[in-house]
Parts: sequence; C-alpha cells; structure tokens
Amino acid sequence: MILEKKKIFNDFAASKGLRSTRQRDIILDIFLSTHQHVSVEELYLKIKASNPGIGHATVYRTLKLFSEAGLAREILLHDGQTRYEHVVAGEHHDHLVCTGCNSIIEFEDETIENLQKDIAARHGFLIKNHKLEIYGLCAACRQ
Amino acid sequence: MILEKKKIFNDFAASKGLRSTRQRDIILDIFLSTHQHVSVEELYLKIKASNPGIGHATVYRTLKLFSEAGLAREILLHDGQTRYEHVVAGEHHDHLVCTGCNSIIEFEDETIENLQKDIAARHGFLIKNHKLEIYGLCAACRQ
DNA sequence: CATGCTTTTGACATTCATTTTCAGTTATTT
DNA sequence: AAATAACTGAAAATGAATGTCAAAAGCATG
Ligand SMILES: [Mn+2]
Ligand SMILES: [Mn+2]
Ligand SMILES: [Zn+2]
Ligand SMILES: [Zn+2]
Repeated sequence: MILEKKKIFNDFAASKGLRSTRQRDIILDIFLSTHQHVSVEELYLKIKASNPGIGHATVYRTLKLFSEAGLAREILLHDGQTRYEHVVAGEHHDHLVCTGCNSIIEFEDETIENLQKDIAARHGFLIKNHKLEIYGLCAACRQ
Repeated sequence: MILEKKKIFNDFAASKGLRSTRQRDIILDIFLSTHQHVSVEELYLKIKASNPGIGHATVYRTLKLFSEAGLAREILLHDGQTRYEHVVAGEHHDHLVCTGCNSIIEFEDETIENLQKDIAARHGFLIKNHKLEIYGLCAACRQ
C-alpha cells in the first residue's frame, strides 16, 4: 500500500523530470503515516518534529505535487485552511462536516454521483471534479 | 421585488436594533442592482464609483448583515474570494462552475437534496447547510 | 433643536494562509 | 569532477479578511 504509493509518486516524478530529494521522501513518508484530512500546518509541524530543517514552502510545494500525482486530494472546508486527504484508487467520497467538533464523516452515494453526471450532460458541461459538503452537527454534538 | 428586499432588511435591522445609515442604503441598492455571484471586491469597486467615501470594511460588514438578514448567500468557490448571491425566498440551487471562463450555471435537483437528507439521517447528523459545486468546462469552453 | 448616549464608519494596522523571491545547495548528466 | 538545472528554505510579499479606534452620525430624550 505504502510502497505502491511511493511508486506512484516516483513514476509521476520521473514522467515530469522531477528530482528525487530527501525532503520529498520525508514529506511523503509522513503524509502516508497520517490519517484523513490533515491540514498543511499539522503536517508541517509533524515533519518539523523529526526534520527541523524542512521549510513551510517545501511542504506546500510538495503537497501540491502529491495532488498532481493523484496521491492526495485537496480539501477546502470553511476554516481557511487547506487540508489533504489520501486518494484511494477508484474511490470517491464526500463529506459531512460537523461545525461543533470539526469531525468529518465520509460518505459515498452512487445515485448522487450519477445525478451530477446527468445534470452536467444536460448543460453540455464537462465535469473535472466536484465537491459536496454537508455542514451541520454530528450525532454527538446535537445533544 | 427590490422594495420587498429593502423591507426585509429594514425589518431585520429594526429587530436587531441596527441603525439606518446612508452607507447601508447605498450598499443594499447597489447589491440589489447586481447579478448573481458578485465578489466583495467587485461590489466594492462598483460602490466606490458612485460613492468614493465608502470603505472596504463597511462593505464587508454590510454584506455579512445581508447574509444574516436572509437577503444574500455567501459563496466560497475555489478562487479565494468570497462572493454573494441573491437569496430568493424558498429557493435553493447549486452550481456548475466553469474553470475556463468562470461562468456559473445554477441548477436544482430535488432528488439530490432528498438523498442528502437521507444520508444525514442515517448518520444522525443535523444539516445546517450544504454546498455542491461541480467544476469543469462549460459547453462554450469545451470546444 | 440641543444634549447625551450608542452605533457606525473608514483609515489604517494587523492577521493569517499561502506564494514568491532568490541565493545557496543538491541531484543528475556529461 | 565539472557543468547544468532543479530544489530548497529564509525571508519578504501577497491578498483577503478582520480588528482598532477616534471621529462622525443616528436616535431618543428633554
Ligand atoms: Mn474524506
Ligand atoms: Mn447561484
Ligand atoms: Zn460534532
Ligand atoms: Zn466556460
């Protein structure tokens, strides 16, 4: 799984003529060790703990590369911080975002996905990606 | 229509003990004269053209009030600028956003809305609001 | 309509996430 | 090893949005 992801990135890097660097290896390792929906700052702090030398800019730049490589997906919720989540090949999901405790519940709904395709088709629109976020209170926070 | 919206705002202002000011009147007039999805900066520039005195902060503050009053809805697309659109009572729609020409197509789909409610219910989640944005290329930009 | 109290305003400073810059470092090719 | 090009990180810059605060304006009261 992790090796597979590293291979995906290496192949992407090779195809783009990118160099293999210590920083990219470290950032990838640490990104792969995180759970869903890490903010750049969270990741940066985690990286800095073991590798004090690595700078903000490099983390930002590298996460964008992961995103291009198809390893990561950028998520923009409503708190002004960009988050990244792991991409699982062939899978897609959307989010229920709790504004009480900031937790995120993932869901998939094929019918919604298909309806989106229908709507786009009806307008001659070519879908690149989409975001469906439902904001509210999770079961725990409703009490 | 416009008078009705002004009344909604006046009632809201009254209920909140807000004062009636020249600036709020002007900003409301100009907001009501715009079409969908104006960015704060666009609106600010339009306002400044006829009323050079009005400041950025006031425009930001006032748009938030319109939003609270139920006249306007905040929209956060992927360009880092907050936009506002007109709220039509009892109506809701989502957006197809063209990344080629920045145009926005609105759509409504009751089935999607209901499926969202089902999903939320299944997770014991209380919906406050949601956003569904489909990014891609409009018919014109696909050519 | 003068007074006094409270809200509002706007210039300016500040914040905060992200991006840019650029000189020094490092990876890769020869 | 030298040449070349990409990469890095510190610091500065950016840009949207918010906070500050003294002056201005709205509103209630006598
Ligand atoms: Mn997710
Ligand atoms: Mn709209
Ligand atoms: Zn919660
Ligand atoms: Zn277009």
